[in-house]
Amino acid sequence: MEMTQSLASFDPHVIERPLTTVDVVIFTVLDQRLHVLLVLRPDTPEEPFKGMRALPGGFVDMQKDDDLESCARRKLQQKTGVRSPYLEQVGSWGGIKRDPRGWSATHVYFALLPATESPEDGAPSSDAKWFPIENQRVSVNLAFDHAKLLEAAIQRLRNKVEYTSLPAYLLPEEFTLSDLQHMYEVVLERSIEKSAFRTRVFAANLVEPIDKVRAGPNRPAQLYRLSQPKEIVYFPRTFSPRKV
Amino acid sequence: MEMTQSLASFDPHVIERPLTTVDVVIFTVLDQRLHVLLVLRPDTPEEPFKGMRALPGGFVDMQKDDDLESCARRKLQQKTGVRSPYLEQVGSWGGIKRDPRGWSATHVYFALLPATESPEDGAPSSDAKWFPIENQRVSVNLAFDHAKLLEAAIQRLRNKVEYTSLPAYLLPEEFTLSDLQHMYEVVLERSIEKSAFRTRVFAANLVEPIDKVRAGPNRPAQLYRLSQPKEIVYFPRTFSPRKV
DNA sequence: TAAGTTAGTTGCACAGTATCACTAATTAAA
DNA sequence: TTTAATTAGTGATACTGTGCAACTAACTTA
Repeated sequence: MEMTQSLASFDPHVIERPLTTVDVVIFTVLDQRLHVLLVLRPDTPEEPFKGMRALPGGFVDMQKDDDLESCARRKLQQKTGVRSPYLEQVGSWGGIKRDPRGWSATHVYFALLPATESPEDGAPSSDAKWFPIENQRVSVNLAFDHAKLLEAAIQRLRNKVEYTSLPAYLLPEEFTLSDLQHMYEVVLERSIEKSAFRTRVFAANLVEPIDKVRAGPNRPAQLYRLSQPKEIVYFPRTFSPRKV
Repeated sequence: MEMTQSLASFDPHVIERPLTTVDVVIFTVLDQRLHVLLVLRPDTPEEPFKGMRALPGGFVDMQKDDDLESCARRKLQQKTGVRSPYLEQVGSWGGIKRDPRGWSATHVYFALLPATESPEDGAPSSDAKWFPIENQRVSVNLAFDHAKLLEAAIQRLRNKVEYTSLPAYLLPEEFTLSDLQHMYEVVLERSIEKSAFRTRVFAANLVEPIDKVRAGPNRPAQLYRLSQPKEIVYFPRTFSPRKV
């Protein structure tokens, strides 16, 4: 059926619509390294990029999903079993070229999971696996334009970590200041001055001490929790002068 | 035609797809105030929100538009005639509730126009008009969820102006430092220290002097242009300590 | 020539981080 | 039971960039 542009714009029922998906970049820190969860594309003739790795995601379900964010949360729980991690939209990418099945648009979110809640092998979804990130990349080839999406998510995460408390969401409820500092160092891939770090964290009232310490083979460390567990804290400056 | 979810996810040709639009928040500074370009919704029975004001935008055209950004640029040129202003994605919003015609998703961009390129009345699109922004809002009621989208765009702009050179895109090619400072003050809705401003701008190597001054009824001002016209510059700090 | 106005500079205070040297508390080894 | 090793935590000073305020500079108009 042929139609003119002006007609199309007045009848939304016959207007052409792009394929619409949501993809979630799920981060966690394992073995001192940032990792991302990737699933295996189904190995059926109907599906493009068979057998390759991809970001968890898929078509918006207009029955199940009230909005884009709940669609992202649904996909996140399918793959990890985790209900309410930190979740933030990165942006959207759409065009004629990114999916061989036609014009498509995807809405990309990123999530931060504490390592303790990261699914092990045999967890909720067994086609999902953690891949370490090195140099803004992952070592396998990704389906669609997911390499680009992943890179954008990493970029956003890194940028924001410079001046916010985001890495706290990579930790369990109780943690030491060294734990927290370590999350920053892993995400930023550089070391941070201990003294300046502590001053900054206390000045921002990011954490409060709890009545516990963590013992070990050396001096025990004070345990802390977030002062406002649901809110991101913004620092007045980035960690070191931002490289332009 | 009824179909199961699992079938649907394997046949993209029969999968249900949301209505997909792109909306553009076009900013300029007129009369010492930040303004947004708003269009009139068509006054036909088929269209929702008849006669109300809305952000310029509309359905993605899968024939004309290679990707989302070129769709945004097309709509921008339709309404303003301007070809290549600063353009940045704000994010995407989608859900069952935002359009009476059904599940829809919109991709929101914002653009910055120099006042000199702002269309006057009788310009390219005469249904478009500039509205001043006060308190993160505009004085008229907007169609759809456009008030929310506009607020998000303003928020993004304000935030980013604190630590980038974005306001430079609101000026013509040649400008004085007072002009530039004034753009910051208008967008941030607060005054900025002249001396600190100049130091910061020079330290970031944002501008370079040209061989001209602007005369007037008082001391002539040195004219400048951007050192790297196509790149945003990031400052090491926000202007005043960020209010948390 | 003086007043008014905007452009541009200088010097000091202050905030927040970098740097580095120090002290503290525990375990394991000597 | 002392000592070394290790990680936790503190303190003192320097440096960077902005806030603030007072100053000088260049032009027009009365």
